[in-house]
Amino acid sequence: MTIMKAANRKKHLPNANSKSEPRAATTRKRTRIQEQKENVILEAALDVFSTNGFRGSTIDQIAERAGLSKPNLLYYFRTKEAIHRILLDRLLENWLEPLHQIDPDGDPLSEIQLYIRRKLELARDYPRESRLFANEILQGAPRIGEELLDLRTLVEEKSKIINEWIDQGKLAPCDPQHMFFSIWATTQHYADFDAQICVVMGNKKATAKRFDDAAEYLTRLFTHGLSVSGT
Amino acid sequence: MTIMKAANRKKHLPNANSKSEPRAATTRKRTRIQEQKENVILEAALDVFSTNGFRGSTIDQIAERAGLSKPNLLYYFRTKEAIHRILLDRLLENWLEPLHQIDPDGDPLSEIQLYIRRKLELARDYPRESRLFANEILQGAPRIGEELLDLRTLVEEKSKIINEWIDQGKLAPCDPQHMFFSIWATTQHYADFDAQICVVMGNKKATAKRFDDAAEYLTRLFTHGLSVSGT
DNA sequence: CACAAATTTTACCAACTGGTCAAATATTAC
DNA sequence: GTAATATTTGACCAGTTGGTAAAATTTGTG
Repeated sequence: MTIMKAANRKKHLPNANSKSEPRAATTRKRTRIQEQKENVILEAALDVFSTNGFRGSTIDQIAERAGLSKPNLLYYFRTKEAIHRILLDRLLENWLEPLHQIDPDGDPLSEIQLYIRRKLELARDYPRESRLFANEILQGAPRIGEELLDLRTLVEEKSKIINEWIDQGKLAPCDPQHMFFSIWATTQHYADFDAQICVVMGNKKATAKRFDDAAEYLTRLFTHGLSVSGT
Repeated sequence: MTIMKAANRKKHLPNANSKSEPRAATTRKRTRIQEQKENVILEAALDVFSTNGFRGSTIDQIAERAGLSKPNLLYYFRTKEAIHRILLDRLLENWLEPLHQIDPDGDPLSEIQLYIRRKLELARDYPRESRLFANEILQGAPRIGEELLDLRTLVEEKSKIINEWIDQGKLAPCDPQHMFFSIWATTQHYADFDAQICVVMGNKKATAKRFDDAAEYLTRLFTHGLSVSGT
């Protein structure tokens, strides 16, 4: 199933009905079948979109993987873009979650270590979502652009906390934005560049072990890299 | 023009003639026009491929940007894949260059700092190449797979150096592979996730300044993160 | 200039793609 | 069971896409 653990922080777009809603949802009540098939489709679409990108994916591919005919799929989602959009929306929510969880009252280094671990877990457990996101950003965020503004305000908010920690001498002075960039980059790299990593590591190590090693290495890197002791 | 500074380290594939060579190259001598137009096409293709991915790009788009008709473009390159392949080959060479330059006899931390700076410069000066590569890897490296093995042997070679430095107590103990991953991730991130970075940073800072800040932050992070002092 | 070779254009095609429509079938509520 | 509703299917379509063929044009060479 798709990741939907955290409570919705944001109401869905008000105009969602007109464009993103499946044709099937013209009635008030949602059928069991409806709910079920929609999930199957979104699952299949995540598979296909994450490995082929938006334009590289075809409705037929998604339909086939979902075990449906193309017109049948289009009965549940009006367009290819509608499916993509929903996936991006869901993913973004969960992607932001670890950032929300950074606690202003916690111990600075511990909070950052925890943040890294959480991001790494997302990359390990939801690599398709990570790649879907990477694909979208790589191509200039043509379909997610607006929603990304949430990220901006959130980063601003959390950057203030980091800066306070720095002012209190609890963290080495650094630009919080670049700190976040480096954490995102290093953690998501394990999902997004998996193909490269497999080549370099000879594909011999199990994924779990690889992520444990990564966690250890990154924890060390950021702990020593950001602690005041070395200033 | 495309980046072609370093001498060819590897001879091109022997079977390159049959598939990648332009139809125009049936004769021994290359015309001035041929050379010229091929470059124009590759330039245009880099633009298009790097922003739309392989499948998301059309020959028409490339032809239009190159100021040629589609059949005319196909006179120089037999297929869309041939163009893509050549771009990937060229890019990989230059991408590996900084890794080659790591000097076993240099000062460990300085060498790593230098490596980071070089990678960051590539990301700044050749973002399209970085995105082209990212696109390819993201989608499972379907068209570059084999060539990536060069990377593997090179990383193995340089990992030995890193391990020696660690054994000599000149560097904090860490897994060299993960170290390389983190350097690739953090530097290339600035090219690949530019769209996201622009949103978060409000697009206000000039690119040059952004990269200077990144260099400063990353140098600090890795210097303190990898120096023995903090073990 | 004249001839051959290289380049460019015009017209074209078969496969694919996103999406529609109406008819057929299955499900649900009464 | 039956009518209303929801789901599924098959046939279809217009636009796009990668690529071809041959004629027309340009360019280089003697």
